[in-house]
Amino acid sequence: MRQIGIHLLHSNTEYDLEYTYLAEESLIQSGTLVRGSFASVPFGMRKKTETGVVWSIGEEYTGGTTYELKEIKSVSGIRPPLEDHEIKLAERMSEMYFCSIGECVKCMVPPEAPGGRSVKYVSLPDGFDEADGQEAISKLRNIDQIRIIEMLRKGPAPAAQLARDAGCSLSVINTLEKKGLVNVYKASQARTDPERRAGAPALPTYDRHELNEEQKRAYDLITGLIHKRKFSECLVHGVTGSGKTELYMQLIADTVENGGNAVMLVPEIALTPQMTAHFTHRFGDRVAVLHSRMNDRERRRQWDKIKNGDVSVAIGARSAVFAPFEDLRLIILDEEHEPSYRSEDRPPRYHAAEIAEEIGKIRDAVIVYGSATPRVETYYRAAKGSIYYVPLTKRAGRAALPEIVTEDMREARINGEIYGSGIFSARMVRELTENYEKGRQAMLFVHRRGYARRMLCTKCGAVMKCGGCNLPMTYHEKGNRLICHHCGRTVPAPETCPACGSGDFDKKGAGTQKAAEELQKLFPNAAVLRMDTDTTSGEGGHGKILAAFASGEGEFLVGTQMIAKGHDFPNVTLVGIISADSLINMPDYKAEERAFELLTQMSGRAGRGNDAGKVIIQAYNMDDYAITASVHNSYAEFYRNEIEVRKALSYPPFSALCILKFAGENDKEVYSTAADACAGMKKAASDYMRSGVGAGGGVGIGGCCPEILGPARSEIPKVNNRYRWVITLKAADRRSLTDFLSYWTNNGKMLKKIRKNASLSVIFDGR
DNA sequence: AGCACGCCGACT
DNA sequence: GTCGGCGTGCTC
Repeated sequence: MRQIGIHLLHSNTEYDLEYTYLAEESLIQSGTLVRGSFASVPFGMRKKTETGVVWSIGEEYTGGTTYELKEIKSVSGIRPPLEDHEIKLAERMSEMYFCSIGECVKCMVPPEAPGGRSVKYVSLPDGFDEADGQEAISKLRNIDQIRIIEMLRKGPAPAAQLARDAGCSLSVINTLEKKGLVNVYKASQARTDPERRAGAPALPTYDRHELNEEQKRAYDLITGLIHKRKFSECLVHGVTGSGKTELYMQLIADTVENGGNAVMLVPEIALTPQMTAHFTHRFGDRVAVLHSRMNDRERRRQWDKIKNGDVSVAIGARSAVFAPFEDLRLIILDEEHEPSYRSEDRPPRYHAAEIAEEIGKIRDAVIVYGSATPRVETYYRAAKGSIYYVPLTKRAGRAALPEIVTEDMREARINGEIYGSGIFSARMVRELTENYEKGRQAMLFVHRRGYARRMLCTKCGAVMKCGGCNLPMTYHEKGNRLICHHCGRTVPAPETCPACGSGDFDKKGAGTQKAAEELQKLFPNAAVLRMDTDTTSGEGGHGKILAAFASGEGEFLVGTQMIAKGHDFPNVTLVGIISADSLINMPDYKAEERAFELLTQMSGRAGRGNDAGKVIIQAYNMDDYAITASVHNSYAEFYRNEIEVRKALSYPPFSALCILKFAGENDKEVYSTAADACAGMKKAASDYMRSGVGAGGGVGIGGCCPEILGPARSEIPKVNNRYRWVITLKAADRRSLTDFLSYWTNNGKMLKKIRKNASLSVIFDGR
């Protein structure tokens, strides 16, 4: 018996232990059990069966442990052992995201297909070793039986496959079972497609679009990088309609033709049947599709196709970055700025772009990031020259750029040119009417429902910000106060605007419902569709509304962020943004970035057909750079401004952040848990520096110890009856954050205590 | 998640 | 003295 170290797949940071189990020597000798193998083990007093991954193979067991070690139940058929590069990735992830090995390995394990056919499995009996094997073989007459026993030494296998590979019938296995030389049991294991295994069919021929000069240059550069078989990264910065998709297709085709594998990541929302059809048309049955809306059985099937080498390409959302290809050479992240690339709900709370980068480093693959509005972090790396930069500026189609006009709500107010409760300016109403009378459709963007109230000066457009964080504060009627949801600072609401001295403030924000109502009043005979989280229950909900509107149903669509993405709307010639301020005045350092992205996106919605469209942006913060840059349709202009702000305030990419989110049903309890954690962290910070564990000496940026902000009420303080508080850590880099966190948690003891009173999730931002 | 262990209050 | 409730901690 040998000692082996196992990480359980259900382990979390508090119990990130390598449990010691025992395994038959022969399993190790035969190579069945190696580092990265999966095993079913008894765990807990009920001896429940858990799945774990073998992380280390130790010495011969001679006893002498304080407790009795248990033996593994069997080698798990959940998937073949992890490859070395997968082991490396899991280790790296657990450092980067402050989570357990088990949580990371789980990302690389396909779902067990429930309801999927359970397959007859064959294994050697427990405790069957080398000597037993020799003895059994010497007694057997039948060569097929001997062959089966030999093959089983490599581990359990499905009966059908075993018989096929041995070139005999299933009755041979039945005989062996009767003799008690093998165990037969049922297990769910996806099968491998025999006809696909036989040999990869030739790539279907497809109509390659001619690349233009610019695309050709991009193609040559990136294929050159891929052929070098070295890690590199490239940002493809392409305006809408610049033919990014065609470029991706040809890069993938080149990779596949040279015998490599490629992964194409798309945002959740872009994974439509049209998109996948596009891919299957080009790559035939050499492509695996990994939908988020797939059942486990189908997902398992796709996973097996990749693992077996039946396909060369995978397309999918976030988690497809873990596609188990044998010879991965290219990962593409389309629309790399999309927030759906970040996993939020369960650990590891990773970003697919970071995972892709690590995979690229480990496997010498090329990573391509594509976007019309890349993340500031990505563009910064390109500007520094750390990654390649490929601009695509030429529009392939004839689609004309829409005319973008701004409406200064300060002036409109002064001149009395506002309609009704002040949601629409007179100008907006005029344009809407004109467009409506032409029989065209219009889209109106309103901020999401329940949006926290800002204190906005209607005379100069200034919003009241926190002196410490430079982020907008939330107005609370109770006590007439302003609260910063970043650092927790609270101040009395000012009587007059510190910028212009005026006393006129707007403390409300209009939601979608209000806007839809007023629009209906203006156009009593028109059909006004509304889309927000209220009107769209379930997944099918918003798809249906969007599809209906795209096909010409309804004259107006009022909605939140959701309406900016996805569909083409051929009959939409007017897009109205009710309040660009509500985008900009979010207490988040990424607010400007998101505002610019959204305004750009919305502009792309207007005039897709033959007529050039029009975009009207209403705002008080007229001179805000996200607005002016989107009017000029200039990413560079936006970036120049934004990077200065990031630098001045030490936000990523000039720092790394860690956000600890606390949630629970009892507000007081959640607060005190967060406050205790915060106090503990501050104490740990001073010990940390005194002890010299983190050399460097200072607090915050440049020092070794993170700056600790909070606890502050979360921007949305209560979600399904759970109160939320946050602590924010800021340091020079990610490493300083994770090192400090490990020090603070004191082997998980601190986390155990916290999780008793509140749930805690930890999210990182910045490198 | 689930179970044992241990501390404390209530009841025979 | 003993039973049982529940808070706390562990599962190789």
